Amino acid sequence: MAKPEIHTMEELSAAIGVSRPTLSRYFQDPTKVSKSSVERIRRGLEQVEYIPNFFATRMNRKTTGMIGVIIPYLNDLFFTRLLESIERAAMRAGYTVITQCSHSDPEIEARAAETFLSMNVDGAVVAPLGNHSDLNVYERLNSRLPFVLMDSRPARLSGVDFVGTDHVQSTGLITEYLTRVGGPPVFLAMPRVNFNALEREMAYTSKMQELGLEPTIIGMESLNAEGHFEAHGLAVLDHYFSKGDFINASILCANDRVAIGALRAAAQHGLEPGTLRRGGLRIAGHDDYPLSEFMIPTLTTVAQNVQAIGQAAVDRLIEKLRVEKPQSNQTVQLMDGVLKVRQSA
Amino acid sequence: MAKPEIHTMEELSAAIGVSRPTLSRYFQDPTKVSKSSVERIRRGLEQVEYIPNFFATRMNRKTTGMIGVIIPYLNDLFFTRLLESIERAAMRAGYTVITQCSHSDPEIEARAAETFLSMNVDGAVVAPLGNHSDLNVYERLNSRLPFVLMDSRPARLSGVDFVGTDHVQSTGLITEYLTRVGGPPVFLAMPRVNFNALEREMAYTSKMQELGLEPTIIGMESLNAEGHFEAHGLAVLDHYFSKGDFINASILCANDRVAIGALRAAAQHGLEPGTLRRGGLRIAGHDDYPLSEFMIPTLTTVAQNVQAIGQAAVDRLIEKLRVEKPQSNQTVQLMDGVLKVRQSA
DNA sequence: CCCTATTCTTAACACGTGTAAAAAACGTCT
DNA sequence: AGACGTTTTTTACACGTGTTAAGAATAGGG
Repeated sequence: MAKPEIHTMEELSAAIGVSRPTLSRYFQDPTKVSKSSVERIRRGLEQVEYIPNFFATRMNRKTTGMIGVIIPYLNDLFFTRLLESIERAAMRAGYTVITQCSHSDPEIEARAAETFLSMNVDGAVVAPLGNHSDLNVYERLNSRLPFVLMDSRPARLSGVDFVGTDHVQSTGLITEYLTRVGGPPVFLAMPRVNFNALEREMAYTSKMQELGLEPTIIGMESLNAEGHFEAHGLAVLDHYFSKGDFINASILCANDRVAIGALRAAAQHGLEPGTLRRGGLRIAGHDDYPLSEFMIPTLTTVAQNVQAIGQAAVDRLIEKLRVEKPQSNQTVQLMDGVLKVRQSA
Repeated sequence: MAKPEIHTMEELSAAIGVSRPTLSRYFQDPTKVSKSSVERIRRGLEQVEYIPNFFATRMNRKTTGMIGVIIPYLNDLFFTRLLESIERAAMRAGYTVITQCSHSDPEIEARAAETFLSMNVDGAVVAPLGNHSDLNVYERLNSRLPFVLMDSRPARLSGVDFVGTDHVQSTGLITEYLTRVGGPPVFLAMPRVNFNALEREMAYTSKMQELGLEPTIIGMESLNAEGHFEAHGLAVLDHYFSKGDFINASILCANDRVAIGALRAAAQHGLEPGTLRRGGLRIAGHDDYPLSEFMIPTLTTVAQNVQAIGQAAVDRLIEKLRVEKPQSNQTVQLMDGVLKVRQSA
């Protein structure tokens, strides 16, 4: 049990009788060392307690094998799913992921970016914060590292790679579905915490106009930026339902979390949203939040292909990693949303 | 815009005419340097682009200012809330948090622990994986670092600090409430992904016995360890409701996510759980999952004080950090749960 | 103006590992 | 036995910053 603790490769070298450079090569890639040495080292390591120093190993390598990921907040299963798919993809590719959460604070986001630069990460993937973000941060990262933005794309930022959902397609898809199967939807906006909020609004509007219908957007009045989407959806619709407004409407919510609040508002007013009674209240969302299929009624929505987005972001990053000087013409990958018809609309 | 990029302190020293050791001290603590020098350095830094190398700075310090956190999975808002409170507490105390997610895999958990040791983190906080975890990992960390376990406590592990909820109290509280207000509850178990699953089961059983009632535990048959709690609750109760079993029961679910699945099962069978009709179906959970208050009906539950647990874990860690050789008599902090009476029970 | 206390610079070594070049050891083949 | 190719050891320097000890510069006080 009480293996002797060895703190440096030099000591280890002395302890098991293999030269330090050979040990160094062994830890980086055992196949670069002859079988007899590998065996000798392996046996030696069983006798002692030794862990290579992380900092010392990374300091001199041209590549650190780490990629940095920033997500805006943790208390949202969409981002945790995204993060998970990124971690898995990165792990498969042999990279270590360093995650930082900006907690909705541009200052923390900027600090996280500096940390990545200071750690010499090989590349960075960022899900932007939103309007509050300092675009300089992204430009800075992009100019110094292989860099990919995901999920949400700043309008006035150019030359940066992006992977996300095609909101024109996804929002258009469900807008069209709602219109076709029941009445044309009104759009329950979400707090403008990121650029997708606006993109979906605009996608809704243009699809409605394309269909020759009048777009109606509600929920702009109570935009608490705290990310309490459910409370937002509940508050807005409770307000309208109290006045008898929209009780027979098709309501397209900017995302599923808002829709969950909307379902709650309906319940509080004795309304039963669903596609069963034609002409009645219907509620739909966007994202296919993991809990949506368990809601009552189950929530009709458009699924984002989170898995593919994460994988594509990592793939693109690694692609940029491999080339020396990235001529990098900008790449924008937009994934299609998939309609999930359930009970609520 | 195009500030000259400076890569070492030496270069910086030459560029702004301040000696390297002074710069070193400046970056560690500006107050250790005279005002005039601070001003000179500050002005200099505005002219050039320089970021201290993270690895080089950490390598020689006795303290790295980092604490490692391991959580079992990401796709659960309970753990993300816990993680968030830890990050905030650590940030307030001036520490950098390195987060690793074990993705329900003991091997990844063990690797994460090695990474922490190799990075010389000042301390580590871990939410254990469960029965599959290798206890040696925790003992190893505990013997080499200031170390605190949280949320869930391995039964056969001794001498390790712990912060979590007192499940005897919390589960007892809601068991008693359910018994008092309606019928005595049956317990819908959750997959044994961690030690809390068992603790809650046992707490339920002993409280029932204390009340002179017969404990009934269901849901042991379909324990998929994948952490799909909602699907588990739904599958188990769908099965029973189909046979007409438990349709008028009080059902205490091992956690809120299971309860969300239970609510869904009730809905599918036309059942309306709630406290309104005495003697009818009632469903309750545990944890106060962020979405519970938006469920239909709103979910009665016991809230864990996530905020306090995270803060206490960090506080205890820092306490251990400060003393040289921790005599450390073991500390176990158990927080009380708080009853949240809502509509479902 | 000088004296003393503070702060800085200089010079040097340290941290633990990566890496390269040259010399040595080893194995295999003729 | 000799020659050759592979692998290892030896030796040395590198990475960027922490840290220390000595001496030099500076500031404040008389």
